[in-house]
Amino acid sequence: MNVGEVAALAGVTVRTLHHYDRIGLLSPSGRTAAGYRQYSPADLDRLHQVLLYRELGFPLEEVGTLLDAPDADPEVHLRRQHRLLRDRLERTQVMVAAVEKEMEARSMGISLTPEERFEVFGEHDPAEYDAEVEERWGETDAYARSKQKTAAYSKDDWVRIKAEGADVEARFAAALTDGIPADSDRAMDIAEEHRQQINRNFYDCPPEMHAGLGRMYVEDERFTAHYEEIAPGLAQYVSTAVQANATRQGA
Amino acid sequence: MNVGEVAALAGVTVRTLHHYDRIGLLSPSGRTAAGYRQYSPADLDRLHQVLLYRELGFPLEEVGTLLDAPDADPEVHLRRQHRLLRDRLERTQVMVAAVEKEMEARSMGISLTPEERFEVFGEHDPAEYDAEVEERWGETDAYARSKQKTAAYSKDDWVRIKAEGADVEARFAAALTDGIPADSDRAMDIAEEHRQQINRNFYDCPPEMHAGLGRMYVEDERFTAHYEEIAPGLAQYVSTAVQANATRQGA
DNA sequence: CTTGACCCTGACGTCGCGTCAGGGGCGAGT
DNA sequence: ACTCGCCCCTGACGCGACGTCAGGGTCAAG
Repeated sequence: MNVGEVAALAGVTVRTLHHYDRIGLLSPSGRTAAGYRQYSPADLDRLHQVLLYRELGFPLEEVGTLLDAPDADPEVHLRRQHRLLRDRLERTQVMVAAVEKEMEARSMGISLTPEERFEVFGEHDPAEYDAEVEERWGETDAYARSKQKTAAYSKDDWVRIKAEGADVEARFAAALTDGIPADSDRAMDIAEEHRQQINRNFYDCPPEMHAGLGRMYVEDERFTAHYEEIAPGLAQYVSTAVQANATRQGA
Repeated sequence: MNVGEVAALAGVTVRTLHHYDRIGLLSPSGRTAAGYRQYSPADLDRLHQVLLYRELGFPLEEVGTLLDAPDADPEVHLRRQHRLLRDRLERTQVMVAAVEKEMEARSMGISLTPEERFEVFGEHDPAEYDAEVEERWGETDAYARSKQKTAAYSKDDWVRIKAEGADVEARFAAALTDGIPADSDRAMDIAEEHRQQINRNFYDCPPEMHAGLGRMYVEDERFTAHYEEIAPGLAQYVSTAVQANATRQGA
């Protein structure tokens, strides 16, 4: 792909890609004889990461060091991005609440103090993330290290994990063919095991997030196909069970 | 207040305030004999608005024109900010979902297409707001005009609105002293009327937002005081009724 | 009457591009 | 073979929103 196509796909300008090339943040993996930039799928992957970090407010130079860090596999980035996005979500919710509070205050004739109104603008530098992350994750580094093993999974580990996953899926399929309702205790128990498996082997997955995944299983054909391949109706079944379990777990 | 204090309060640097002064976005209303900038409470108000719009991604020049528009009273800004913040909330939720989707895809060995991954980065320019707002509000301008009357409320209007508010509050108080439960139909009906009143007279208030206000009535002493002045226990009572009604309305 | 914390006004630097300017490459039609 | 229109290239300057000195005045405390 040449610049124009990539730019259109990613929703950025050609100039931006030129810029990223010149500062060494994202250099296309090839050039044509005429000097045209040629972007590979791997380049697109990297661009995607760049844009995510940029959206999160990181300066481009820091994005580069993050992406070029040798110990940072894609999963590390995904987890970090997930955490930062959730932080942002929280911050935005606080701001929404603040604005609603002020609207209501105005209509009731109450006026707020300056301190109150400015406290929304607390700290939210992405730069502070460095220190923050090392404090937060430094404390729970047992957890961090257990998670970082993901990158170091051996072939045996992967075999075991795949087997675990297949086992849960088989039990879902069995429950389905047995005619057990998807919101029954038995189905929800399997769903909970599914969640724990993700927790152990991949990433932190609270019930709420698990419910989101459940919805995705029927909304996205890719995941639907994965389950329908095992048994027809399984995608919907797993989806329902997972969401029911999330509700049961108090999400 | 002089620059340093304002900067500390608002969480910006002194240089930023200097900058806003020089470009005419926020000039302090006074100077001391020695030339020190003196900020009034009104200046702080304006700074607050500036920072909100800035946070939302508006270029400073546009912030200036927005704030200096003669037909734009504070309520207009609040409504606009509320809308923009909700948009942002939605966008962030979409991005969170996208990252979760990718984490799950990776752990299941599914890979996503580039198109899929980039579609998150759709349009989100604050610049497009201009055109957008005139289209959206142009269509429903009956609604817009009915809302803009807020700024043009006459003294009689205000008297009527205050009376309506007092009426609802009195009926809440009566229900409370009658020993009617706050989550009963009668209390919820009054709550719904409260919501409709806000809708008619002030701003668009869907059930979900109304529930948020309900929580605030007990969390914020300012609002608590307003209700407790009428009858002891009324803040908690209204809060519960409003939230119960929101659930009933399907929030 | 000095010290240290705060204030002032230039003025230049930085980051992430936008925006020309000047020139070459390439497939379609004539 | 030529040209038209669209895409690509490389400088190079501009801009918005400040950061960061430099050089100097102010003000309350000791």
